[in-house]
Amino acid sequence: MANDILKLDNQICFPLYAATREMTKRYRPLLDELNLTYPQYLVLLVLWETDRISVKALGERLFLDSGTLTPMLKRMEARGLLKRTRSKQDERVVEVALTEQGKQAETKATQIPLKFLQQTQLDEEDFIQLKRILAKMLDQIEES
Amino acid sequence: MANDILKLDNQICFPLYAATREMTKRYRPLLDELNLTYPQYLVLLVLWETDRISVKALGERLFLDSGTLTPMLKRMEARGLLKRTRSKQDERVVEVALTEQGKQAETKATQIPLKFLQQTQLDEEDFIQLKRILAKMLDQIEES
DNA sequence: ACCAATTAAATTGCGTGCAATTTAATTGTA
DNA sequence: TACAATTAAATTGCACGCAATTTAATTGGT
Repeated sequence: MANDILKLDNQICFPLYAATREMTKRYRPLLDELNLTYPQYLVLLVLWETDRISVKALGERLFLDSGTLTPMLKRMEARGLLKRTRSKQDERVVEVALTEQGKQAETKATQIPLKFLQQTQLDEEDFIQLKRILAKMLDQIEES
Repeated sequence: MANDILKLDNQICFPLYAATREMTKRYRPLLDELNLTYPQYLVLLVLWETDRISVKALGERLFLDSGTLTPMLKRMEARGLLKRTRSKQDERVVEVALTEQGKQAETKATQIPLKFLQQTQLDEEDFIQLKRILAKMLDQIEES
């Protein structure tokens, strides 16, 4: 090839893309026990921190829009994990809140990050660097 | 919350997941000019390096299986970018090769990584670190 | 108070990803 | 040489992601 700039191994986005999918693949067996997909697990992570949150705020937190969230939240509601309610103050807003079942899932979920980290042999230093760089990237994106 | 281990900001996989999607979002306007999706662009990157490759080998390179690749390659074939041919030596194998149009797209594509890097203000050091850590992660995954 | 502009979700449509299964070809072994 | 085991793609089915549009509610300016 004329110039190496188009070589797969010289791209930054490809390893990011590939690593993300391989990571979520490692989560899958852990999440299967809770009958959750990875994005659904992320929704629960947010709700365990902040129960009762609007779809919009949830979307801002996870960088997802209503086109993704609405059907996903409906599936989670059908499973009895959460409740979707129109806000009384502003009828445009839908608020999401955990059910008892959704709250109880947190206990089980505590095992997941631990088990996950056990099989990820990144040393402490790389782990910290990776988080720092990704956080920087996401900051820049939020600003722009 | 009882323990911080479930906090979204303490997860490593979430920023990876979010950053990947934000990065591909930045590619989109660039790829729109070539009428390509990001995964399709990845397929072309491989083919520009190695024209004529089996679906299996392509999948190993991109960490994708036939369930994803077959319909995607068919769409790309319909667009006239590549040709899918059953191997004569082994009829199970389908080989993918660029058409003239697919080859010519490389010239246009050269602009893409440059334009992309211009809007990604990661400093050199972070960029190198990120690539190194992601490569390490992917190596570990391939081994296991 | 009117009404255009804005905003939040929902909807539509399409392209991935991927597990699981199926189909067809090849290989290894008795 | 049969034929079970393996292998490569294709197929099926479901859950995202996201652009674009629509619907319904609210806000802001006159």
